[in-house]
Amino acid sequence: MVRTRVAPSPTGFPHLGLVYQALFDTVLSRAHGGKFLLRIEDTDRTRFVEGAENVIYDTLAWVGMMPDEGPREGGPVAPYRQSERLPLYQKYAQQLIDGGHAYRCFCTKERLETMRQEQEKNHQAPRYDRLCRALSDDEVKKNLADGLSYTIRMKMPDHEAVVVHDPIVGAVTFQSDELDDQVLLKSDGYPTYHLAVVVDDHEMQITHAVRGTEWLPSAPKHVLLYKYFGWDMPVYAHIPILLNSDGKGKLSKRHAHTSVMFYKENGFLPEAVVNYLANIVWNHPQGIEIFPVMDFAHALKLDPLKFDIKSNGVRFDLDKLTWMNGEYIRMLTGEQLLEKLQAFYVNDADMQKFFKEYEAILFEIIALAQTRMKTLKDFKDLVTPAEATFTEAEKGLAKALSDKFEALSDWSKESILSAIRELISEQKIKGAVVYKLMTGREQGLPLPEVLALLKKEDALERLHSITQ
RNA sequence: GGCCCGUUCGUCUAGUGGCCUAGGACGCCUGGUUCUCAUCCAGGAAAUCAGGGGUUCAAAUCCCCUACGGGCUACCA
Repeated sequence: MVRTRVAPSPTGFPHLGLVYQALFDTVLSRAHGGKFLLRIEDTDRTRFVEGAENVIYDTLAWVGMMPDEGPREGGPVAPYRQSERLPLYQKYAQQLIDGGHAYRCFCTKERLETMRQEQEKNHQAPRYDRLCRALSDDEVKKNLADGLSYTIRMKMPDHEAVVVHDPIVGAVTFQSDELDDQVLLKSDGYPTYHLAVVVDDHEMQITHAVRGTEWLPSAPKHVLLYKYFGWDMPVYAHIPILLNSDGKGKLSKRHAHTSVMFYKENGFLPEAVVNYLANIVWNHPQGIEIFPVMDFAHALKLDPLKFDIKSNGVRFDLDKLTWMNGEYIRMLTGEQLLEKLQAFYVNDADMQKFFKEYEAILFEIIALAQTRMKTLKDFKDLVTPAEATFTEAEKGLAKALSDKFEALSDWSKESILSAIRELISEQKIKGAVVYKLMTGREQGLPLPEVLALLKKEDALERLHSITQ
């Protein structure tokens, strides 16, 4: 049974990376009839943001990646918030101490800080000097009796080669001598990521854990912990980091398009966002770029284990995503597009009024707009006139066009088009000018089609408003 | 500084020793269709495959070195 998990921290910011990771998890679990869980990693109380869990759920709901088990859904391995699992981590930390793989450290933050500064000054690798590792049982007992605050640190072995097996980069060997005596349990009783992830992935029977490559350097610590606990280690897949579009650093908050909300608010379709994410790390065997999300399962082979995706960071190219979004919009049926537009503009009073007023011709309008939209947000500009000022010459043209429209015996696409053509050739103007007269914009939905859908009086009224 | 991972058009990439005078996609440019703008169609510019050494009849592809980029190096995840 495949069990995957996404484990965000509730820090209030719905990062695109959450969707990116959940993509792997959901595809993997769905392809193998497994389960996808949400675990809230709220062990850093200084960064905790109230309500952030709701934002995480909103984000997952938007991209259609709701968990099978999680804090809201419940499940057989509850609770799903780490803050509610504290006794578990404490128990296992004690187990490590008893097994000789961890120890209590009574060093103050001040001592650690000055030590680190000293090391940096001497160009040494900053790391704990293992002072408390040498404490005798009696000394530990005395410190505990004195009520000294402590952390529990992992006892790194000497001269041991630790191999991390990753389905993307293969086997990576680390030397244990390079590893710091990592803090596993903080002085506030909360675990650090390293203890929590190992305990929870085991307790929750996770089979495949996907995380960013920024975790690869700490993976050997996790390998050792699994070994010390005597547990089978899940597959840890380290996926390439999303880089800023300038290639400098991880996709960060500084860039507006890091937030999932940016895409939702700017009229992107979640399917396109997800497709784009899959596409930048993987190439479809058929060479296509637009593909259903489940095709991505072909990249994640379990037997033999090999994630056939790229291994180094990718720049996030908003231009290409925008193009892809346009492609997705064009694939929609009229009904689907209308539904999405109405949902997108649900809080826009002007647009709600528009939908109501033109209800009878909405499908025709949408069909005309569909090839002209890259995002749902583009729709409003296409169907809403813009403010414009007109020159005397343009006012004259408005009068001329108005006269031509008046003279038409029938009000059809064909007759309107011929009237516009006549005006263009007689006045030697560009078609864009006619668009400006009618909509205030120099481009837009095809005029003969749109005007034919409306009443002749509406068109004349518009032109008269210009000439006055 | 140390340890990991990586390096093909501006960007995402194809490429697993000969089919590569390096293919595709986005973006950009030109033309066609046309009432505008898009869509669609046709075409174009754009990578001496990071650099240097090997190995080989043959290297973008294998090996080594260098450079560069990214990640990590917290009682943050």
